[in-house]
Amino acid sequence: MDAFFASVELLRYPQLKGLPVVIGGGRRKVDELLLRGPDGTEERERRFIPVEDFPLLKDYVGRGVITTATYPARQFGVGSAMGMMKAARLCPQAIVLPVDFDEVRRFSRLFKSTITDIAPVMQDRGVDEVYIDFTDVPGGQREGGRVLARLIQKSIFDVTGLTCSIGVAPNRLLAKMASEFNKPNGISIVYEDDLQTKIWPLNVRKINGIGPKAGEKLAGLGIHTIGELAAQDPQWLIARFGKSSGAWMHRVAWGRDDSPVVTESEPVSMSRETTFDRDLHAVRDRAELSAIFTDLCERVAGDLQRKGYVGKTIGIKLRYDDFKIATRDQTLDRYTQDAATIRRTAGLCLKRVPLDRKLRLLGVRVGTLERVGEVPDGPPEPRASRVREADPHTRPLF
DNA sequence: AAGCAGAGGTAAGGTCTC
DNA sequence: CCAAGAGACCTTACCTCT
Repeated sequence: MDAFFASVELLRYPQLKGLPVVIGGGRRKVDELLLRGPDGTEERERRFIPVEDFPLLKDYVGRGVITTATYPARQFGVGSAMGMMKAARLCPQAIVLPVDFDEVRRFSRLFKSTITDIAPVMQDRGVDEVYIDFTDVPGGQREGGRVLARLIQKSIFDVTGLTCSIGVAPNRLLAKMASEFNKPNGISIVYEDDLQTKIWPLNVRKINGIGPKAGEKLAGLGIHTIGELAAQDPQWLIARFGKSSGAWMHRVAWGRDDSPVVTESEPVSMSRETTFDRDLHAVRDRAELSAIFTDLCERVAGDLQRKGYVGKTIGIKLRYDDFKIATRDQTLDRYTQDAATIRRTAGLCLKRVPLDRKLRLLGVRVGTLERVGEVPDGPPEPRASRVREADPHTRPLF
């Protein structure tokens, strides 16, 4: 029996269809707006802030990127992860809405619970995307999975009012690519035999895992389509991309993927980071940086406590004004979720990083996590760390 | 005593994803 | 001049222990 996998991607904010809108800037709450139904017929509409009352991209000031954009806005070349200022040049008349994370999470949970009610073997892939294993779902094999996909799609729409695209294929890799074929509200089935006709003509960048860097490198080698990638000698790829990546590339180009749908996983790290309104200097803006730094530590600690985790590797991340990134971390002898401990350790990390350039971002991370209550004891005799102890006479920088 | 192999941990940087 | 935030995973290097 074939295994079928589906990759589902939610289209958010369909209610804004028709208007060029970008989501991304600002912090203002707009729950009511995001809740408006497709027809705007519900009574709570009276409380809605009309979309038209929000600022236009041309009037937007400040940093940040677009989280997502409606299709009318995308017509102008605006898209996810694009800088707001650049987007403003492309589509100044677009309306800017802030992200409402609470509301996004609410819909995300609704979306996922609807799916697991029908097909319990589901893997999280972020707020708006999942993999589903159709194999053991009754009716999951009918018409190559199309029947079940249709049921899931309809249920999601009934419950959330949101559309989604679904791809069904013999494995996760192909299912993910299939889901791109019929956006934003379609179903596409890809069979084993469709590899050459439907997959090989696509650009290598369509492969989940080949990003800008690998795409550029492949292009430089004259490889643009997945078919061209499939035609390469695996050893030739391994020589250029490493043992793991090279072999992987050849495998996926042939549509081969045996990765399972993973229904449960433990977090590996938790972090908080923030980009400042303006670049800050370690010395000149010491007080401001210190406050931000402490706040980040407290927020990570809060996340750990709320979710019931402790961690033992404390790290920092800096992005300089030239966009270069530096990270430092230090592993403690004992697990912690305490803000002060995190703050102290992160402060030590900070001393090991160059601070001559201005900074645009600061981040704090806690890794090597364990669930509270399942924490191994610390070593009876703490081993000597490679990291030099801080000079007690040196005042902390932040 | 010195050297080596392998496992596992730590650290830093990088890539990719949504 | 412009380029978020959070997280996973990979590579490389180095260290320690056996």
